[in-house]
Amino acid sequence: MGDITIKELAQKLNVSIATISKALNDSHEISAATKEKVLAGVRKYNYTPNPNASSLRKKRSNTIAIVIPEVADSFFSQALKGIESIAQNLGYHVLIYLTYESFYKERLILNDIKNGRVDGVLMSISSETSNSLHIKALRDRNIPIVFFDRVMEETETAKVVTDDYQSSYKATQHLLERGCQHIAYLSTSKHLMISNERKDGYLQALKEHHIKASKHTVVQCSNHAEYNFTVLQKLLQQEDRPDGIIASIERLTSTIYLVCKELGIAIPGQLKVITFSNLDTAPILSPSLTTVSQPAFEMGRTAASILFKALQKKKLNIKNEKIVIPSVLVKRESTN
Amino acid sequence: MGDITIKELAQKLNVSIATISKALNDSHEISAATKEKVLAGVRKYNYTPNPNASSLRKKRSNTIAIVIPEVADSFFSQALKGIESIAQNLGYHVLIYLTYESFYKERLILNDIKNGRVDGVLMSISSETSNSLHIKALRDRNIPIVFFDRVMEETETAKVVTDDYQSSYKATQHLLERGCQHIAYLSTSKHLMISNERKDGYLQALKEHHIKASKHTVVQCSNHAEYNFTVLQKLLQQEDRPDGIIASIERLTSTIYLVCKELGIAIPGQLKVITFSNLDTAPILSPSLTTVSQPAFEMGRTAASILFKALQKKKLNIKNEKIVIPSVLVKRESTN
DNA sequence: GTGAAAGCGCTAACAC
DNA sequence: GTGTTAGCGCTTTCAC
Repeated sequence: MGDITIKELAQKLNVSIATISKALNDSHEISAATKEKVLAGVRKYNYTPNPNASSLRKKRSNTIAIVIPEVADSFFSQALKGIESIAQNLGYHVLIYLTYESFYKERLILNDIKNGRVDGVLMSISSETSNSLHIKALRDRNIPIVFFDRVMEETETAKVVTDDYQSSYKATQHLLERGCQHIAYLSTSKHLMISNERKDGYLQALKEHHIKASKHTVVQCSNHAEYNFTVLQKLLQQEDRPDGIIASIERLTSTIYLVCKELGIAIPGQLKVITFSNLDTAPILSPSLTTVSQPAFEMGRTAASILFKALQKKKLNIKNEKIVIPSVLVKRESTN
Repeated sequence: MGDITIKELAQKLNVSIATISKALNDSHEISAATKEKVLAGVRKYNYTPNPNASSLRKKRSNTIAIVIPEVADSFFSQALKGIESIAQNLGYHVLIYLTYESFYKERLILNDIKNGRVDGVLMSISSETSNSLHIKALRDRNIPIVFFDRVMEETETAKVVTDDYQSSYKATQHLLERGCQHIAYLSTSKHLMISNERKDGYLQALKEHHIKASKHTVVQCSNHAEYNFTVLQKLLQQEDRPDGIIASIERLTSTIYLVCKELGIAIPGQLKVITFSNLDTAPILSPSLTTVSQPAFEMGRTAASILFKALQKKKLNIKNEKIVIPSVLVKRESTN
């Protein structure tokens, strides 16, 4: 048994294909009786319209793409959930693409979806991305894009972010209040807005507390666990080692804990730790972890809502605005 | 600037649309010179074929669907990564659908992709799913499906699983060797093969060690954290409470740890814990967690490979076989 | 080796 | 309120 087409269904029901099409799109030109008849036929013969034909003709695919660096990460998997739940409600389909933090892949992906495959894009840029030509190419094709978390500042569209500067400032302040004198900030990308905002919040708090510049320590980490392990080993082995750490990404948590274990550094006794993280195991870590928890699901939902609203209004120029959903500093044992 | 079509490109290059189509599909009927010319034009005018038109005509979409219960879960997010990485290499697109453990949603989703939207499906069934009519409907449309982890036993196709029975047996044995006398098994779904396999492995190990039936404790948990919390509270408050726990799903880990904290039960002193889990925070939990680690990424990769191989051969009847990729028991402090 | 033309399954404009 | 028909952008015979 293959697919039944609109033509075959029309023959069986003794109506024209136009009538079926209109009935299914709930056109008001069709009588209630006919609609009922068509619907019954659809059920009986198990008819589903071919989306390729429909998309080709309508010039809309009812599909969006979500382009993110990674998915095995609590922030992105939760955000994805927020997006998918809304898409499912509205009858949209979701294509997922992972960039693995590669600008090259990101470019290939956007190029691959620029022609009719999707109606819109939700995106969090890779840590390598610093130029937006590939994004412009999408918008030139009238494909709206909404950023979440890692945004492209220069692109004029909606950006759903959290209060990175503020929450990093507060996190730093929390460590200072706990008596830290030498706080290190672990960064990853130099390009990413969020990374820089977090760094700036950190630096601002230090300045306000008159921490001298020699105790401003920004450590550049990478995407490779082994490399990061070595870097942190070095950091925590030095004479003048930090007594507090703010990690700008979740993935660093394990590395920090493991290095401390290896070097016999007690958390929080000798080192207090805060991570930007959505790990739901944070409360049961050893010690439980103080986190800056980002509203991942909510950010996903919000970004998706904005995009879908624009798509449904065919208003493809999305207002250039920043929607800020605050993060929460959850204090736990690692900063006691 | 809108999309450039094959027709427009043909005019600019002074060739027919057929020539362009053939050149792009690398047909041998086209001369090298013409191919070069077409490719140059494609680059110059930034032409991308419209996938809807192409799919409609070719009757293949170069797209697969992945249908899973959940994504904010280390097993599924890692499996998704395995799948996506292969798909990206082969030029396939990946639609993601979450069932949220609902059979109803699962049915709607499969119904929605049965007509030309996808060439194949990778799936892990919901915990509610016990009948396979919706899956049969897909296969009647010649859409191949490969299961991974949570398989539909009765459907004749490839199934990529881990050695659930064996690994649960080993986990139980490990607890017995550690001196546990009363081991509880935390189950979720009654329908899921994996759940029953794991339960059977557990029971078999108990039998072989002549543990009397009153110490065989299978606890039915749910998808709701609050409910599970109550159930575990009750379990661990009873006079004759277990001294070992095997949790069949990752999500229960936090609940177990939190209940123990609340009740003042020491892990591993008073209760030893093993979870089927891929948490990469397992080593840094308090105490670090003994896990049955499933080869999630590998399972995703394998399932995807089988599906793509079938698609490329147009051999849509996939051999009914079970590919078993073993899990690993990683011993840590929680069972010391 | 290249081009003309039919047609994939649908929607929308227009006719009745 | 329903039907006829053109055509979305591509691929694939089939001529030449």
